[in-house]
Amino acid sequence: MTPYYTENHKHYIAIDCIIFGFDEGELKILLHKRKFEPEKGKWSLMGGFLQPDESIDSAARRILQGCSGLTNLFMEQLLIFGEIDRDPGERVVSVAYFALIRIEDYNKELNQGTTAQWWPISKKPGLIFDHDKMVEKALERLKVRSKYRPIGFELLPRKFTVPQLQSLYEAINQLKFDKRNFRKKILSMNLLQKLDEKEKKTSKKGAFLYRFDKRKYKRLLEKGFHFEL
Amino acid sequence: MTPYYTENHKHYIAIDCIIFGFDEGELKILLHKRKFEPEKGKWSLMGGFLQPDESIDSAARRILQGCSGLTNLFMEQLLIFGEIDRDPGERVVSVAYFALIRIEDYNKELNQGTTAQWWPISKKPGLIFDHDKMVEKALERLKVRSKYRPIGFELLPRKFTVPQLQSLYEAINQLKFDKRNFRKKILSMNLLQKLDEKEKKTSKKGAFLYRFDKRKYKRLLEKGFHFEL
DNA sequence: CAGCTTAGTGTATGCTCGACATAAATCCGG
DNA sequence: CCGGATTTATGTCGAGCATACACTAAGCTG
Repeated sequence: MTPYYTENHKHYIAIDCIIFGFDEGELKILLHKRKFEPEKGKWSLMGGFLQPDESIDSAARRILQGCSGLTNLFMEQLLIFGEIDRDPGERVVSVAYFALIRIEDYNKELNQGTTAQWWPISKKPGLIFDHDKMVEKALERLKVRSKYRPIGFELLPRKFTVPQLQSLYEAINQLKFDKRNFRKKILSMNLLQKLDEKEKKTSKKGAFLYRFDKRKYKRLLEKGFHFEL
Repeated sequence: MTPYYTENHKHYIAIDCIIFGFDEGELKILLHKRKFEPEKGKWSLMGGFLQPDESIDSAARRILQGCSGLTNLFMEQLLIFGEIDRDPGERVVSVAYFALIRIEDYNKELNQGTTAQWWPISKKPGLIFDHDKMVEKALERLKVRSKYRPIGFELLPRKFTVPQLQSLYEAINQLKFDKRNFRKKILSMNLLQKLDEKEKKTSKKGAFLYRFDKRKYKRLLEKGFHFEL
């Protein structure tokens, strides 16, 4: 309890999570209706307050686990939002995190009782406070990260087809890519294991399933390999 | 004063700035000796506490102006460091900013009376708390940013030579580049105005001075131009 | 069995990146 | 005054990479 510190003010610190999923060819985010004033009942990111007995990263993990039932998600600090009046109720500074979920895993955890809901990015409602700005920043970050790091796989089922992967990248970048070039590029990295099974839901012909080889990626990383798509 | 908020705890929020400069062919950072306990007298980043009447960005600007005398510096939020015990005195969460200064401007502001000192990155002393980690993250960010955005110019005098610019990029990346290729690349963007003056301090022959054309860059940006070096 | 839908494949071209050597200007010292 | 040293400045060639592009295969449906 050093005197110097006590001359200063303390602040509420919130954590807000932008949680992305991918389903039916669309990029989605998880939102819920705020449970208390101000702005009670309006759509909001999943969030909570920093507690004294946890680091900021642990707080984010706690919140993510609370709303998804899942642990070990991909998660990354985005930015801290610190405008004085961003929360009309009180001065609250908020640390935004962005996280990626496999929607299939989320469904398995039976989070149906919660008020949380997946919204396609393109149709999401307006959010409280500065949460829309947070989502915008998270989308930018997702674009950059997915280009230079193999994080797209965190959004797909563990077994996925090349066309599925391509459609994910198209959703993230809001662009269409050439089939042949996309395939060539991703397969040339030798990071996908081709399986013997086929996915037959979306096509009569069926597409081969692949799995992302995390171990191989880590080995290559150490040798100076640089993912880029 | 909403009841919900008051169930939660408040925290001290500090701002710490990693301030880069470039001089004598070396990348440098501005450090000072901490003025109070704990760790009084040890080397530390320039920092301060968030006040109730300022946003986080304003706090960073206030601190930067306080220690450099300069306003309008390039500045960007880096990350928030929130481990529980990062500050042994009290729980303090710290928002790290990285900033770029033209050392010539700094010197003009006569900051000689302060305890602040420029340290070449390669020779800097060990810092308090997690400040070394902050510097490391800032260096990574500087590398990425300088590659994809024209921020190197914030570290050089307004008029600079191509060899000076190259030496800056070499210092940031700890690599040597080919003279001809470097020149070709940077000049091909048409963002440098060649002046009629020559810089004669470092060479007998003298090198032409250039100026970065900020207006042109902004115009190009709007047309979808993408800086890359 | 005809038609539809999606998966899967190869090549040719242009362009960018990287490697590389020599001449010009000026200063200094002998 | 001349030779040597230092730093600036400049162009070309080849290789590898990214891009554009069209047809066949498989299997379901009516």
